[in-house]
Amino acid sequence: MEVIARCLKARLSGLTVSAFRVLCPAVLRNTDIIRLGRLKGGTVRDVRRRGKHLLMDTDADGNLGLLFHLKMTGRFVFRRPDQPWEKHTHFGLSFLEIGHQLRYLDVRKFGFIRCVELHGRSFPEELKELGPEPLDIGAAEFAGLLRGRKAVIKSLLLDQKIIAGIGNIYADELLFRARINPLLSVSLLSDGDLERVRISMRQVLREAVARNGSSIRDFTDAEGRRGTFQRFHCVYGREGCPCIVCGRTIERIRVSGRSSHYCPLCQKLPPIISEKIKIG
DNA sequence: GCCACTGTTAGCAT
DNA sequence: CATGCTAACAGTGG
Repeated sequence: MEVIARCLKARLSGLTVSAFRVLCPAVLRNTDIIRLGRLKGGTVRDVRRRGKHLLMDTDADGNLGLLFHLKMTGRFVFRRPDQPWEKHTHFGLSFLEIGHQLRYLDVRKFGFIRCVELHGRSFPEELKELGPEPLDIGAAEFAGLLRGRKAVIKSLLLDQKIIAGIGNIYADELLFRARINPLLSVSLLSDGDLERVRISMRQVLREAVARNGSSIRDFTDAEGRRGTFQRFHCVYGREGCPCIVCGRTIERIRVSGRSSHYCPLCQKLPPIISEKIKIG
């Protein structure tokens, strides 16, 4: 998401919205065509990310913004107006200064687009529930966010109300780097463990962004470029392959409904928990 | 064809 | 409140 936000910011900043087209009204939430129409003539001031949301700031009609969530399969592409509308294209935006349109595609239609009233640089009210950005959290704050909780570490890392922006791939990768089993209850983690998780989180996210993200399947940024971080995944998608550290076979289990990859040797559970899982 | 799986999370049950 | 499960959708691969 960070990569997409940067890409859109670079491409769109300063451009004037000239037209839009809605092919699938269902992806617009709480947003009618009238409200969208107010965007026309506005200038794109910024494109920002908060958690997994993208916000396009404009100066249209009292600072309207477009808020996006791509969920699993949302994508942006730039296409010339004469190019055919590819399958699953739900929305298009044209600009005065460039020939290309920004188009939004989403196979599964889980994602959404919403036109929001902005007040200064604040994010819209509906993002208030999001936890802090992972790269902004210090050691004490991180410990404070997790202290007193009983859930397993991976489900808390994925909980956007606790920390905003960590998805399934990066949760698996950062836990491998921290050598923490995804099933381990946070209540059993030492301060040292937690700090290793926090540092690993920073390292994995920074490196992923530096490599333009993880393009699994056909995912690309808005320029159509693929990220390369997937080449460096240690566990995600490597079920049955040897651990790059110890050679043990990477396993895949289900943790809070999500596929989870880990090395049973590098990310050992305390024996007492292993027993419980075997029995239960 | 059927089943399991998918870069997410809202909404509901416990 | 905190936590866990499922559905929303469409496609892919075994």
